[in-house]
Amino acid sequence: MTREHPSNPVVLDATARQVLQVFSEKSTALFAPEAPVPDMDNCPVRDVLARVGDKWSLLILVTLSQKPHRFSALQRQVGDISKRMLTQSLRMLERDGLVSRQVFPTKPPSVEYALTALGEAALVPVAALLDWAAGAHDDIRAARRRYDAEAG
Amino acid sequence: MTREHPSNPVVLDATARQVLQVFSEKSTALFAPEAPVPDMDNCPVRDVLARVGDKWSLLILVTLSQKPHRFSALQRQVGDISKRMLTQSLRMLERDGLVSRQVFPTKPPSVEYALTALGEAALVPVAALLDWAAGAHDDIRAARRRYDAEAG
DNA sequence: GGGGTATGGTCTCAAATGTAGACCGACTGC
DNA sequence: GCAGTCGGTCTACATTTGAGACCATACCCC
Repeated sequence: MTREHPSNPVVLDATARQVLQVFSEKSTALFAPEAPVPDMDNCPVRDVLARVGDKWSLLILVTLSQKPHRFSALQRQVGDISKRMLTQSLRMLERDGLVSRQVFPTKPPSVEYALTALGEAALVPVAALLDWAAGAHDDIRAARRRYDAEAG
Repeated sequence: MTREHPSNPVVLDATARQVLQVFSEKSTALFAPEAPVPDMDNCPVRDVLARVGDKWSLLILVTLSQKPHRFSALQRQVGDISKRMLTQSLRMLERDGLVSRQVFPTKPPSVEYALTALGEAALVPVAALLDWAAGAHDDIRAARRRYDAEAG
């Protein structure tokens, strides 16, 4: 049974491979897979995933990267987020120190949300990710068509 | 009530700011916020978020970055994922061409999952993100303590 | 033949999570 | 007074997730 994987045609350049290599070594530690009681609650990977892995958080962060927004402007901009989730996501982002919340005691009180320094810093790797996403989008859609074609 | 935003003490270096700047310009287009019918289904940002934003997908990708895994090995490694979600996530990753699935007709059939070239490429920005996460983890936890302290 | 192991899943049901939208109090403009 | 804005909260309903039973196959041991 000669088994060959689709055998990576090596798309990555040397730098990329090195990044991955270093990362792979680190990730072993980050996951702590052999710890008797894997410290799930304190694992940075899990932790950031809980934030980034939230459908809305990233979208909010990206929106705020353009300029500070008020609550309802934010909702309009993101588009299909419900007030409930927007409130909830903003609270978590604020709690994590990625977003700041400032209330102006105007007649109908207005609230402005903005990125903190930490939030801006977070956007750097996020930007890289989305940048890759934009580039890989065609490949992904092609893969989907292929997959769907041979197994509808 | 003089409240001031935590007024970004400028943590980002010039390069980072530039990346963000370029990204911010792009993101406007990516979101297509003013399109009459924002093309949600075709938006690369949304699209990648649907995958990356899946709690398990990233964890699986990272695990596979170490070496190919079989189904049950993958489950053991990730830890607290149910078979159901593991199956589901793997199917999507396979469909998107990030992961390959190979069946060996052994006595109890075994199935091996591995990263494709596209999957490896995806890990480069992901690695950067998790790398940042590891570094920022302390700041985030500090922010949380602060937040929880002043509003329990 | 029984009992145990292991394989990669699928299926079902309950619990958790997300969504839509009504509602709120304070205020503005008409 | 009537309607609208603002930043939410609350409730009822829909979708998603998780835990675990179950399956067919085949090995091992006795």
